[in-house]
Amino acid sequence: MTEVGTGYPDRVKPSGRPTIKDVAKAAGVSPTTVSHALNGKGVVRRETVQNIERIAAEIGYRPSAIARGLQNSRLGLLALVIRPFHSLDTFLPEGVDYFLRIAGSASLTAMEHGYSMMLVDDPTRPGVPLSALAADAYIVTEPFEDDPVLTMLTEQRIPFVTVGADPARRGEFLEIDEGAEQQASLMISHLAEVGARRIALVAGTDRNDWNLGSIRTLEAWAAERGQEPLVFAMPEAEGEQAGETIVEHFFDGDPVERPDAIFCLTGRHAAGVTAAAIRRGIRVPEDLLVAAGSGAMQNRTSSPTVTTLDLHPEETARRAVEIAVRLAEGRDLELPLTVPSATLDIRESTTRG
Amino acid sequence: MTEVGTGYPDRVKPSGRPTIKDVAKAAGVSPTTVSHALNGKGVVRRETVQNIERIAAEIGYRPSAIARGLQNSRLGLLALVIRPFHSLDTFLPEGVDYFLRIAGSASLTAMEHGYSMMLVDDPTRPGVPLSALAADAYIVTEPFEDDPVLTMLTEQRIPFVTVGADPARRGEFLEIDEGAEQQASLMISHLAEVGARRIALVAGTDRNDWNLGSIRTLEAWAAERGQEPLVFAMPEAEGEQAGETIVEHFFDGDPVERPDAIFCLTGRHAAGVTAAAIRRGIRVPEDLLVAAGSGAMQNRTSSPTVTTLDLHPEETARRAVEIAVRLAEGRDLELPLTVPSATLDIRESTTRG
DNA sequence: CTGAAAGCGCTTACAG
DNA sequence: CTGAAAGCGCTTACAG
Repeated sequence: MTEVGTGYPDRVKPSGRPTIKDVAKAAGVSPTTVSHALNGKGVVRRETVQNIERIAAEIGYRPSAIARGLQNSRLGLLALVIRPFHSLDTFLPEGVDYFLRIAGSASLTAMEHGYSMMLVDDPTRPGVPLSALAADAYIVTEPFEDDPVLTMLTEQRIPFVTVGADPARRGEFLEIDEGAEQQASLMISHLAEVGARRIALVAGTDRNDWNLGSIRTLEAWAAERGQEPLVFAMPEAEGEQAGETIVEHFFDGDPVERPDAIFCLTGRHAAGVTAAAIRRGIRVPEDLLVAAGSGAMQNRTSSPTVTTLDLHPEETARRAVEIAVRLAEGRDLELPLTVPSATLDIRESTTRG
Repeated sequence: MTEVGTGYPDRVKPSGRPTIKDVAKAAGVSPTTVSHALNGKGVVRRETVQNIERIAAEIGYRPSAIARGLQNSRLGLLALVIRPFHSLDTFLPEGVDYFLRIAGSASLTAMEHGYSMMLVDDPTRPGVPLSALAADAYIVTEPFEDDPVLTMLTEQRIPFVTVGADPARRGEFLEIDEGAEQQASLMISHLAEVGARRIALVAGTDRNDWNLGSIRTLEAWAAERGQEPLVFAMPEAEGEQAGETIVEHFFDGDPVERPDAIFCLTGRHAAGVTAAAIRRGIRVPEDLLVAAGSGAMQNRTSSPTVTTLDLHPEETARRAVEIAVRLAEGRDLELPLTVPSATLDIRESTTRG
């Protein structure tokens, strides 16, 4: 026994986790056999397998994900890149629901498929941890126009799926998305149905498909009616604070240009607009219809409650993860790249009489 | 050039990412030198370094986090274990804010320190991905009594810090926490100050310190006054639905036992209680004070708005990550294990006159 | 049925 | 200043 090694016959070495060698030594077999036994590969005698399993359990052996990952360069790790992370100011209690719901659902779905889920902000920033690039596949939500993250993942040949399209490269990548235009149309039709003639759109400032597509849709709608489109862009992070500015913008100008409906893409803007309008004596929904493109919690509890789109983020995240898992495993997709359609949650702010 | 290898002099091999060998070959040096040059270790001539850097950039080389992790068994990965993940029903729009705010803040703080952050549900469940155990250090929020996760991490010698104590093993592990008792006292004192004589506590059903410590505190408070404590446990996931049941429980019984204040640990329960009380003609705050231990969004927008504790989850997460990073790097803690104190957000539900 | 050897992509003494 | 060798903890042909 002059062998170099742990030198601890029946015990693991004093520091660090037990390795496959420790198990092999304790069981009096080779590492190869341990590997075979524990993974059900090759042919190993029943008794040997059972003995090895017992000993492995005894000494608390767990294979290292890292070492195993080195073989197939797969860690069993997925990454969710929430592009508008910083724009969101996520950490205020008013934080936009949508992405948090995505993150929660994605994490759980990943676990169900035997993957862990990493939350990544921007893997192209200088100084990102190497681990931020170590996932087997990526999900990128709401990519920006010509998004460098997508470019980089492509260059590195790391598989990914996008939730929402890169507005400048639609169709170039694997994307799941209902399409912002479709979603915006749903709300605009609803507003028109309940009487709106002059709909203003309040978008965010990120150059993603959600903002750009919605703006295009509103512009088209206005053009059909020979109107100048009423569009206002406001940073997402402003939250409810933005309400005052938005209302001022639309109501302090020329009276003929005043909207009779304001469609805010983010729920927090809509909440702010409703409050600001009421403070000015503008009644909602009597004088002004208000709606939001993505529900925030306060839209359900404010007075009046505010009509929103439900984008079904949990379901979308679930699909995205299923796709990412297939990409990670190099399997065929065989999946329709469909996503649940947005639905309307009609509330007081667009219900007259 | 009959050498075995990539065989692509100036190019990387057709599939897979370029490795250090590809760079070495293209630069006409050894892998060792590439490693030295790119990591600033050893002594390499300036020109050689620059040449290697240029070539590495050209072929898009990035070191593999996995291979590097194998040396020091560190991936640059932290894990956040949100224990009550399932109890929370996180994915409804009413989802408890607290943990989502923790997750967001933790992810960002991790990135700032050069780490990625993984969201893990329960790493002790059979069939969890290996990667769920591959983090360099863990943060476990609100562990249960005798929490198996803590036991397992200890056995595996994986460093971790706890947010909130394991109620059965207080002080045995590294924990940061203001202490549920202190937090509950803050709210109970406030309620007493504004006139409550008979305070009921609605706790959750998870056996964590937050629930157990709060119950103890209320019991002590009642005992001091020679009262039977009014305590009711309700699954966290019931959310606002629970309001009706809770109000029934306290108001359909013996009149002398009716509370004049209800302190719900979760914001959603408080929202439900407020609504249910009002439906019964019980006025809030005139007849009944209502407060929540952890703010949910709807408490700020409901009518009446509901008084809550602000636990400052972002700041807490930040501290937890800083500690986890030090643990991961085997550095001295040198940090006070303090955490921001809870503060009161006093709102209409406890403001009389 | 079992094990020695090579290799995954790096890093780190160590020798030249 | 540079590189050959060993090793991190596994798996996977392959030989016995």
